[in-house]
Amino acid sequence: MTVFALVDANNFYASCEKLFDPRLAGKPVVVLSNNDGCVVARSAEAKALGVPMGAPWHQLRDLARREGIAAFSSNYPLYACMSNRLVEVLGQFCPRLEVYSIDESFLDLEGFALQDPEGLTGYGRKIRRRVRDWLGLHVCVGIGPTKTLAKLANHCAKKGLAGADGVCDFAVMTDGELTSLYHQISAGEVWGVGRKIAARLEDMGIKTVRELHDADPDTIRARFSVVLERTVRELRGVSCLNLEEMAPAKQQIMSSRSFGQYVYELAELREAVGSYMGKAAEKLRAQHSVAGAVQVHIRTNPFKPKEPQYQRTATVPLPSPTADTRELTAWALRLLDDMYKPGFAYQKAGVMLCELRPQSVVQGCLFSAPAVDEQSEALMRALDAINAKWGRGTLRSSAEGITKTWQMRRGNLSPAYTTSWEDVPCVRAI
DNA sequence: TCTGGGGTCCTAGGACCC
DNA sequence: TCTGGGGTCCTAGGACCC
Repeated sequence: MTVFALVDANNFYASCEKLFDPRLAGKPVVVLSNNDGCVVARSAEAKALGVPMGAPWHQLRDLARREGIAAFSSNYPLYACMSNRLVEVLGQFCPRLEVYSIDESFLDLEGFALQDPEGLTGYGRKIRRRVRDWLGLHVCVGIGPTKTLAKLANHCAKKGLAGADGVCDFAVMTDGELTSLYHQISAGEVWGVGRKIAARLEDMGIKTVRELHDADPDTIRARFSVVLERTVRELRGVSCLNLEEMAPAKQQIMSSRSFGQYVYELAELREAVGSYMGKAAEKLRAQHSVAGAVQVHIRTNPFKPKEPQYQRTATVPLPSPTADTRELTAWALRLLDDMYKPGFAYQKAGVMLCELRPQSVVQGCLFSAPAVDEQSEALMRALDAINAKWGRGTLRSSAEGITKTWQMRRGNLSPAYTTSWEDVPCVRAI
């Protein structure tokens, strides 16, 4: 019998911001998306004020002033560092662990019931306590026989359903208790059921988790897909989704950003595309892959339908796959030059590396130089090593430019408390 | 003034093959 | 009344997740 736990940090980004600034205790805090665009995380106090997830920040300015909401630009180095610490702590409780997102991990707890006199529920409480004591973060733990049920249990733990206090263990609940619990939760809360599918299910008379649980898997497969069929089976306790301890190599790598201000000139777009490619290529090499195709996209602001609109996406297959920033950048800029049209206010650009494959199994090309270019590989290794030691962008391609007027806005960035010596918090006796 | 970024998987439909 | 059957590959689009 499989047993999974899902451990999920509460209000993760907002909690990270609060951790290192005691003045924020008890205050509403929100974290904004790139470019300070919209709200991506809210503290409990901000949620209580009714700040919706995903709301454009400029629409909330008045409320924020009135209520004293503190807003932060996304500080990913800080969140990533805290995330790594969280995973480290969780790893002490369970070696079989899947890092599902920056603030969520699945644990395979099969065979762990004897680790605590109170069984897995007690083990879950122990996990919560240690994360709180060691990191200052609050997590909820959901336990169930499948990943989908562990996710659902985690939802119950967060909402305090079924008397849960941060830990919700479906395994210790009776069928009757589960049935009445499932009756209270709408189907849209289930992992894998988004807005569209929830609406279609409702048309079929399926509104609650209970009703989805009771639905006929074959009918669900016929009307939706094999994915939703698996969800139904998982709700019934049949484990269809395995723990993925090793993250599989990415099949595509994207890097794109909205600009801090509109961009009109080709020269500036070239800098942006060059920079994004620098970042994407670095990620590509980090997973020891090469790319077989390059895609570039540019667009104006779709939220301004009255302004002239233009958007293009173009892809080029490469003669031979590569991970060399110079080569990838050259192809990307060629695409950009072809699709650029003057006279538009560009708002966003991006690059995507596709047809990724392991560096070790590259197919040579009959007509060009050998696929493995040792000079290029050595150069890229040196580039990555220098940037790893001295910081990203220390050594970069000249295509990235110097001034970067198009860079995103980050008006209220908190210090890199845990990743930069200059920003380490100081405690002073008064 | 102002609206994120980065992924995955599945399906449908068309082209083409024997 | 009755228009073959079975496959692959590719692309676009849609849905989901955090």
